Amino acid sequence: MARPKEAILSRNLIRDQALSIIDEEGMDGLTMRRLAMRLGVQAASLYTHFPNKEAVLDAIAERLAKRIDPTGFADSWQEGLSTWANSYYTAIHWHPNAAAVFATASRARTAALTRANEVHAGLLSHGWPARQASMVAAATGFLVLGAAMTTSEEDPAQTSAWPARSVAARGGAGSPLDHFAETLDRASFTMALDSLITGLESVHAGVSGRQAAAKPNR
Amino acid sequence: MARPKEAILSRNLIRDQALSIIDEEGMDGLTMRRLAMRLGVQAASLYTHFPNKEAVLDAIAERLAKRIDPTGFADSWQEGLSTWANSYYTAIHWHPNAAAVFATASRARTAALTRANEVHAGLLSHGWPARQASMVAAATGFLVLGAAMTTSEEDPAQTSAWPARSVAARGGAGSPLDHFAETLDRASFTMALDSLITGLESVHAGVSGRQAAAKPNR
DNA sequence: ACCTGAACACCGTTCAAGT
DNA sequence: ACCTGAACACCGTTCAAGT
Repeated sequence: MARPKEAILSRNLIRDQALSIIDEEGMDGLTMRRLAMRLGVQAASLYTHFPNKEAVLDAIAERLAKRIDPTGFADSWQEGLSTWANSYYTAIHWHPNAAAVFATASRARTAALTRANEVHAGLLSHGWPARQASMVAAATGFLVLGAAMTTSEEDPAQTSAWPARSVAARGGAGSPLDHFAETLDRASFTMALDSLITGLESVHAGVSGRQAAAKPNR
Repeated sequence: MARPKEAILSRNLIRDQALSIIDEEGMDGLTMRRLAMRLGVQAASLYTHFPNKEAVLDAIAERLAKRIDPTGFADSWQEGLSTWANSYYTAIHWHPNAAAVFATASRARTAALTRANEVHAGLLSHGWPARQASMVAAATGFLVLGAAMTTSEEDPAQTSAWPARSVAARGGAGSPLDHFAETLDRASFTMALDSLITGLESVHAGVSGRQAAAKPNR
């Protein structure tokens, strides 16, 4: 029995198991051999579904990026940017050990993952010139990525247990069990994002003037 | 001749050669065996000077951190923060392939590397409360790290040649040979940092009030 | 103390072979 | 098409042995 009637592997199965390993054992814990063993299969079998290990990481990054929300630009660019950044941060931060996946990602892939195009369009619609819009999106992305990466460096034992706690179990307001570092990180990120947006309002005022006639500013 | 009269290896020699490899071939190019070969030595010899590979990366991070300047807080916290962030960014960005060293670094090590203590003290001296000072330092650090990491993902061939160009050869104003992406990244970082500081001024005004009596604010 | 040579326990990936 | 078993070319690290 070299193979059952139906395929026992699939891209999604492999990708999810790989993410579980990263959550539980960190980035170093993910090897093709262990991934295969967890799936009850030989390492070579994985190469039927993925060309190489990096492609597995690509798939994980793609999945995490699904939670990013670039659609908040209806009312104001401030709200759109805030929604985007927070969803981006949360998406990565939910799997702290996987943050390095984004760090290793190519520039092109990162751009796609962050939904940079939608964000850019959202900024344009509120009077940001094209070049400045790119810079604003990049600047916000820097902040999110740096925050998510720094936060991911905690006690490995704690970190691995982190994703196990479900959203429902924790309650929206955050449980008192969260360590101090976690709340400080979140608070620092929130403060940084709020301050960045406040500061960008000055830039926006100085740069969107020419378009004020065609499209009323606020 | 199992060994010459004097030791041919030293911690500094190993560390510098390791950084050269990272600059030229990227993080994956650094293996203990290749590092040893470049030094004309067997891999096992390296373990006389470093307990393991991670310790070599520690030494590299420590060296890069030497260029970080946390001493600009004499006149204002804005200038101090700006000096710190820019020197921090430049230190990492000069060795783009080594940026991942900081991403992998433990939280404790990162804190030490960024000279967080000096920065924290500088913020305190200008009226920031302790907790807010931590958040400001963390927020700025997020931005620097995210910017440095994102910038590091370029065409590998270009990137490897990058550190070879000396500061003097490029001129202070930046040469026209810099690719567009590079200038956009720098500009985005500068915009982000300026905006962040501008936004933080509002926070500072709202939070340093109680200390205004004891220490005149501006 | 410092370096060598050989080994151990791993890696990612390939490939002929089976179904 | 999908999976196996064995192999190839690597890793980081250890350790007895030499000087």
